[in-house]
Amino acid sequence: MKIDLADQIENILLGSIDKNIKQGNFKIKDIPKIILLIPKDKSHGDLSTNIAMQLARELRVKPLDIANFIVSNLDIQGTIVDKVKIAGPGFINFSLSENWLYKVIDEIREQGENYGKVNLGKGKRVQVEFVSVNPTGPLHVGHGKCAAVGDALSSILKAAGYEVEKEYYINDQGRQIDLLGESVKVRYNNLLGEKKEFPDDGYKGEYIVDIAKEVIGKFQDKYKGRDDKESREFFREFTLKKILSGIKKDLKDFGVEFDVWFSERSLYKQNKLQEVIELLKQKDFLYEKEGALWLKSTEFGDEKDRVVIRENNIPTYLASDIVYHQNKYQRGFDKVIDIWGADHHGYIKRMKAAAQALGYPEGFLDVLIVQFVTLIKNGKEVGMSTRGGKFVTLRDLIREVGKDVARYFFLMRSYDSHTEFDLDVAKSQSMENPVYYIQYAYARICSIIKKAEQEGIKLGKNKEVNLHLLDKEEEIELIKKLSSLKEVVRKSALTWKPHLLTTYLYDLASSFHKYYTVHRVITEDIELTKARLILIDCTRIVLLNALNILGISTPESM
RNA sequence: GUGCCCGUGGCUCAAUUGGAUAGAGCGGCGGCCUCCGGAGCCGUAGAUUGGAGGUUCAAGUCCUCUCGGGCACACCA
Repeated sequence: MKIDLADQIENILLGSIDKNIKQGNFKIKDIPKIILLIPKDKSHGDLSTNIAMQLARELRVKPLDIANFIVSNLDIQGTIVDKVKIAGPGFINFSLSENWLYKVIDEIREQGENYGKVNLGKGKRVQVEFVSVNPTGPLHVGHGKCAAVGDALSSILKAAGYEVEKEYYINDQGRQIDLLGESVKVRYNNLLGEKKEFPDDGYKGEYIVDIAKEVIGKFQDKYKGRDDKESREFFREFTLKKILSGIKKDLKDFGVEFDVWFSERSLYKQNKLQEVIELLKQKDFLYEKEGALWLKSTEFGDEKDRVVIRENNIPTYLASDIVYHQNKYQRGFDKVIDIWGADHHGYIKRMKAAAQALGYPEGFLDVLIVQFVTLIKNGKEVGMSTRGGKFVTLRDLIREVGKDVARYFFLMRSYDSHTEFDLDVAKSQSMENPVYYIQYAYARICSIIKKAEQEGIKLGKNKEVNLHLLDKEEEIELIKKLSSLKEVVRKSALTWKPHLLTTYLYDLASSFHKYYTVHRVITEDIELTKARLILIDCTRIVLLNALNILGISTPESM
């Protein structure tokens, strides 16, 4: 049976409303979209709708009366619906016959690793661009959060039927990059005993000295005392390459792989800037003032117009970004999502203004802002910006708590809340740590299945066992939870909220642990044992699929 | 000063985009291991959702004001 439960109930409801219209009970033109939700309270049934309240306004009839009309014309013969009740101010609650639960089990075992996928995206192409840190230093913890969110969101969208491309934009040119090379060059010379003044706004980090040392190791004093074009270029390129490869490695070790590493330089090589400027000029969104070229971003809600080409003829960062987004647009994505750190939020308006000026469809570009992370150690905040702070870099964090924990902790709260990352909890291999709690459930299942096999009971096929033996309260509870994975994926893809999955996982693990404590899987009763093995195998599959989406590993023993 | 984000038990966070009695974890208190992994489970106490108005059948959620916290306000990237 492929028909979705929700669809089926929606049809039943529509049928009833139709009848009521024909009977003259409801005088309406359009039927509002029927919203079905899973009630928090079990006594309110399995699914619930507020359609009676929705109709109340237009009909000017009490919601309860409307609900009565609807229910009296409801035809539930031969459907999955077992009982219908009206409750509260006019909710219509549906209780389902238990057969659907066993169908869920069939579905999970049939679909295996594909269970949980939904076809929301219908193959639409989405690009997610995230991290995109200037290659001027190593990634820190905040970037890690962006990376985790971007990567998880991408996987969620994939699971929801979108075609997703993950991209990292490399700002590999401009003043900052020149400055970066200059910083290394000065350190290099200093190390070799040359007196050179360090630039005021240069990069002061220890890693700059390390890179300078590396240059000495490879090239000795070849560039000592030099300040010609060739040496400047050398230091710039050497440093850029070095830092970029470090970033790539950090991300890889964090489990994040990009489909495209997009270089800002490549845009200029193709002279794309001129093209876009021309286009904007034609549309009359550019003007000259005080020797600079300005974008009329105020026409699209920005607070002020923005400079695109500076007085000195050098394009601004915004110019690059406009060209870059034009490039994204030309690549044919249906949708582009940029994930930025909170410190860039002031940039959204001008970027969106530019998108509008270029005439992109409404909603083509969306920017998602990830709030900062506060690290907590021994109950105190760890300074992030100060150099004394201990776990500043992403690499250090991964080393300290591991990839899985780091990812989960970044994802377990809504990305737009300024969350705390408690290192002590993250490090603890105990019940306090939600990651272990979840992985433990998975490992426990694997262990039970293994144990059963050792005792000669193999995990069978659904057909060979009587699933109706799974009738305990905790079993029903568990199956219902398994059934909601698809809804969770759908919802998190719709709202772009990866944390729905982390909370779901915790919840599911909890249901399993509870079940495990109350009932034994392996018993003298072979039939029952087989049924329960199938149930826990389904739980295993759902845990696996959800953890895979989040990029968290699933150890079979811990 | 202006704009954006956030204020939910002692602490960290949820709440199916406006739904029914606001839920979890940690911490507190009290229980559960002859048994498949106790890295587990159960019970209990704790909330005027920062505050004040408003919108409606219904507000933690939407609107206005207000108070606290964060961030951003460049011809920097």
